[in-house]
Amino acid sequence: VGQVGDGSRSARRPTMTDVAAHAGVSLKTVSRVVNGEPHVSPDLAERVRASIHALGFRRDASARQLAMGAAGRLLGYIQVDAANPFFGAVARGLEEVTLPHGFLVITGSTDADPEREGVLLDALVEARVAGIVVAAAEGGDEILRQELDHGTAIVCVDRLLDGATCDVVTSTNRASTRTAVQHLLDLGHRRIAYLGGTPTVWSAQERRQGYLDALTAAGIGADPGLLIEHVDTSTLAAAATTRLLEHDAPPTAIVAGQDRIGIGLIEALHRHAAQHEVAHIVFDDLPLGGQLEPPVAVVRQDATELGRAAGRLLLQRLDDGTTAPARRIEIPAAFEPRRSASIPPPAIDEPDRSP
Amino acid sequence: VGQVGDGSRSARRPTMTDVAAHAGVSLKTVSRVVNGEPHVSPDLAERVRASIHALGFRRDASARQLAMGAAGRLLGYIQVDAANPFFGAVARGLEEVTLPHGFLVITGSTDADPEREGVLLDALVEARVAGIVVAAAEGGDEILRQELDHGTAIVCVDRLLDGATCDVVTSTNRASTRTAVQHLLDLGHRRIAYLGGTPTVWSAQERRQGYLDALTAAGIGADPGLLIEHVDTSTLAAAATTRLLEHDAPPTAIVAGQDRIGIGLIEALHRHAAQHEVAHIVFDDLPLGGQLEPPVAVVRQDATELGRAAGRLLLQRLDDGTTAPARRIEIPAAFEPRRSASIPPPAIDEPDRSP
DNA sequence: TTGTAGGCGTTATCAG
DNA sequence: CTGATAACGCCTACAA
Repeated sequence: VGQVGDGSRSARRPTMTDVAAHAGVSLKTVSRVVNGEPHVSPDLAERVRASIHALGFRRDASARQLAMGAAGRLLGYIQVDAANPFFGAVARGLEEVTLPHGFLVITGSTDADPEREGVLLDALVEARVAGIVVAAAEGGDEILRQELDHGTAIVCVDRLLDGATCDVVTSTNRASTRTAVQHLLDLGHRRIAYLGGTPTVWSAQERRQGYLDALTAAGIGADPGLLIEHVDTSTLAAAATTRLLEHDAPPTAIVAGQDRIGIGLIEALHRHAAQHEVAHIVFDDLPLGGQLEPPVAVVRQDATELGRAAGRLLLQRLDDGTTAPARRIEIPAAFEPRRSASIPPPAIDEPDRSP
Repeated sequence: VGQVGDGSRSARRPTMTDVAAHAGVSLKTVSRVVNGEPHVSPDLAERVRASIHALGFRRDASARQLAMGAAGRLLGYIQVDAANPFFGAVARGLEEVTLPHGFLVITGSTDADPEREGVLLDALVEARVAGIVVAAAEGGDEILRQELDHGTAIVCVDRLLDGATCDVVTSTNRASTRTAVQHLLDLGHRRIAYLGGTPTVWSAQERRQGYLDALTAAGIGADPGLLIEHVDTSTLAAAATTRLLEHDAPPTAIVAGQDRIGIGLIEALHRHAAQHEVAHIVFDDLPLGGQLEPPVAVVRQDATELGRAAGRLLLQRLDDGTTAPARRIEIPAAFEPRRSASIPPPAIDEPDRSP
C-alpha cells in the first residue's frame, strides 16, 4: 500500500531542497510549484510534482510562517472544560467559521482555574497563535488584560472581561430572562421564584438581573424567599424546588436559570406530582435533544452560534488590527413559549400583598 | 495597568536580538537565560530578565522548533464532532495527559466525513504536529494508512483502522455487551431484544457481536425479530421499543447498545407504563449525570479514560519511534448491576422453544 | 521562465 | 562564563 518512502524509516522529513535535487531544478522552482505560483513551464512543474509525490514532501508551516514574517494560521480557544457540551458546542461553531479560512484551532481546558488559564495563554502566545477566543475563568482578568495590552487579539465568549475593552460575544442573558418572567407575569402569576447558579459567574448575575428587572417593571417587590442562588447542581435544584413547594406561600411559577437547574427542577416537580400545578420556565444552554420539556416555555441558548460569532469577530479583528474599537455581540437566547399546556395561575383568593 | 510596551502599537514582537541589544549582552546569553541553561553569571541573568520583562519578549516556538530540528510540541486530535459530549470527553482526557508534557492539542471536527478528515490530516501534518489522535470516520482509512506509512505517529480511538497496524484505544464493547446479556440470561430471561446503531460503525458491530456471543454461549438462537439495528436516534429507539412491545411474543428484556438509544427506550417504556415489566440494560457512553437509570443494569463507558489512554499511547509512540510494534488498549466499560430493582422474568407458562 | 542571495528567530557548535 | 557564526526550511527580493 505505502506507495513510496518505504515507510519504516523515519529519518528526516524531505525538504524543498531535497525535492529540488531529486527533480534537478532549483529551490525556488519547487517553491513556486508548491505555492501554485505562475511562471513555471508545464514540464518542469510536472517533474517537480512527481518528485514531491515520490519523496512524500510536505511543506513546513513553521518555516513558512517564519520566513513570511506574518502570524501563523493558528488560533487558540481556551475553554472551561472540553467535556462540557456547552463549551464543546462553542468550539464547534468556532471551527466552523475559522477552518474554511485556513485556521486551525488549539484548544485547552482550564476547569475555571485562573492559573491554568494563565499557563495556557502563555503556551498559546509562544505558539504564535494569530488570536485567541477565551471563555474566561473568574479571576484571570488581569493576565488577559496584560496580553491584550501586548497586542494579542482576544475575543471573550460567554462573559465580559472585568473593566476591559475587548471583543466579546454573549447570549442575551438578561433580556431573555426578563422576557421569560414577563411572560409569566402576563399569564397572571405573581409569586414567581427564581433558581440561579453561582452569583459570581457573570451570566448568572445577568440572568438574575433580568428576573429582577421584570419584577421591578411590574411593580412587584422581589420576595427574598423566592430568589434562590448558588444552585449549582441538579440535585441542589431539586432540593431547592422541594423547599419552595413546602413554603408557607409557595410560588405559582418557577424559573430555572440554567439547564442543569432545569433538570433538577423538573425532576422534583415530577416527584411531587406538581408538574401540572406549578408553571415553570427553564433555560436550555445547549441542544439537549429536547429533554427539557417544561409546559410553559423554554429559553434556548445557541452555544454553537456563540462560537461562530466569536470566530467571525476574531477573524475581523485580525484584519482590522488592534486599533479598531472593541465590538460586542449578543446572540439571542430564543424564548419559546409552549401554548399547548400553559398552566393557569391560581384564582386570587387573597388580596395582593404588594402596595 | 499595562506595565510596559504602551499597548496600542502592535509593531513587531521583540526578539532575542532586541533583548540582547537592550541588555547589552550577546544573543546567546539571552538564549541561555530564556532556556534556563547554566553558566550564566547571576547579574547578567538578572539584567537579561529585566529586559525580557521590559520589552515583553516571548519566545517564538516556530523558530525554536526550526532550529532544534525536532518535532514541535503540538498534537492533533481529529474528532467527529466537538459538540458531541463523547468526543469532548475524549478531548478532555487527551489534554489531561499531554498538557503536563508541554504538548498543545489542535482539534478539528469531521462530522464523520472522510474528505474533511483528509483535509484536516493534511493541515495537521503541515503544522508539524508531533502526532495525531483520530476518532476516524468510516471510509477514510486509506489516507490514514498512507500517513502512517510516511511515519506520522497516529493513535486511533474508539475504532480500529481497517487492516491497519497502528496504536488503538477502544472500550470493551464486545465483552461488556456480552456480560450485560449474560446477566439477563442469569436472571432467567430468554427473550432478550437488542437495539443497536448503524452497523457500519465499528463499535456498533462489536456490541452486536457481544449480544450474539452471549446468546450463542447459552445455546439460544438469535431471534431476528429481536435484533433491531440502524437505531440512530432516540426517536427511532422509542419507535423500535413500541414495535417490540406490540410484538406477538414480546421480549422480557431489552438491551440498548448506545446512550441515545437508551433514552428512547426508557422513554417508550415509560409511555407504555412497561418500565417495571420489561428488564432493560442501557449503554451510557458518557457521564450523562445519572439520567439513565435503568432498573437492571447500566454499561458505562469512560470516554475521558479513552482520551487519557490515547494520550499516553501517543506520547509513548513519540518516544519509541515508528519501529515499535503497534499497541492496543481496551478500556473497560463498567457493568453496573442495580440490585435494588431487578425485574424478574415471567414464569415460564409455555415450553421453551429452543431445542 | 529560471536561479541566486539574504534573512526570518532560534538553537548548536566552537572559539575566546 | 561569554560570544561570534553557522545552520534550520522557507520566502521575498532581485538578478540572469
